[in-house]
Amino acid sequence: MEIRIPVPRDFNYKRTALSHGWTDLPPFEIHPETLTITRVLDLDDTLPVTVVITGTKRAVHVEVPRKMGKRTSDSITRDVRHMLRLDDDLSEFYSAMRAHPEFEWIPTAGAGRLVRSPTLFEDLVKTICTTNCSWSLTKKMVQGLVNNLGRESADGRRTFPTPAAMAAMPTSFYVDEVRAGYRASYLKELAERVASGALDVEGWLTSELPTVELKKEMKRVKGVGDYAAENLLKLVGRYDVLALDSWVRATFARTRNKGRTAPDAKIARYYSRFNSWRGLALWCDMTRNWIEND
DNA sequence: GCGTCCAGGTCTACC
DNA sequence: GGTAGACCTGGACGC
Repeated sequence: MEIRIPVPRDFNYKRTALSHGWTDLPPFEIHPETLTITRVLDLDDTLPVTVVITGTKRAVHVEVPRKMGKRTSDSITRDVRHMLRLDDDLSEFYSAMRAHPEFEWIPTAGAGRLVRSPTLFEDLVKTICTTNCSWSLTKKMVQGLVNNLGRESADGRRTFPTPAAMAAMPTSFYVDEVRAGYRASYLKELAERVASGALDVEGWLTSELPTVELKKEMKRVKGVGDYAAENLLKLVGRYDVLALDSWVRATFARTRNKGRTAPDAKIARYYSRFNSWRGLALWCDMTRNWIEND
């Protein structure tokens, strides 16, 4: 069966699907040419389901392999809306970008929706797995988690593991199977805290704390430093942070600083004119060339 | 084949 | 509050 989800007028499926590396990490898969996103979704009280997502200017289409009841169908719709940021109101952001000729392309292209996972727990684990390593190692670690601990859907693909599934494994599993190295104890501790209810990471999505305070709370998780916390803040819809990492610094140097390394303060100054939207303006600016002719 | 460097950083000890 | 050094892994690179 197919679920059709209407999208905002400024939505760009291609820009969203390729907004950052997340769709390249399991249990997401993205087809390099058609940009079809395949994703395994965990359903509470039934077998996980593999959905295939495509998009146009008017709607997102979700192909589901079997007939679903209304409750399940609603759950899938909710997850897809969440992942593709369909409920994000970017009108203020686009208005701010139109005031700067070099950034006008952003509202024109409909850029700025950063793909996220169905749960912030998944985003948090994946973010820890991106730190201090190559992208290929990040993929290897995430693949290890999904292959070993994910629930299987009918087509053999697997979900991202739940906190409980991860908490049940010993630290040695994260060292030997996931190849997480020094991150192993961080992942184990995080899963235990979330599974026990001691830490409510999903609550960060709707937290009313000021960004500075929320960032402090995020950094209480072992393995989460400035970059990781600020990356997560973007995924909960807060863009008054930059999330500078080595790739952003190198890209800024190449595209905005004549090839010379720029101090973080200079990068911050450059985007400060965008105030509460500076993090999103930076990310769109750095990734503009990921897509041509959109 | 081997050693070194470093990648989508963070933690701890120390000042 | 700021900083140096350690930390897992694995691919790229130079020799």
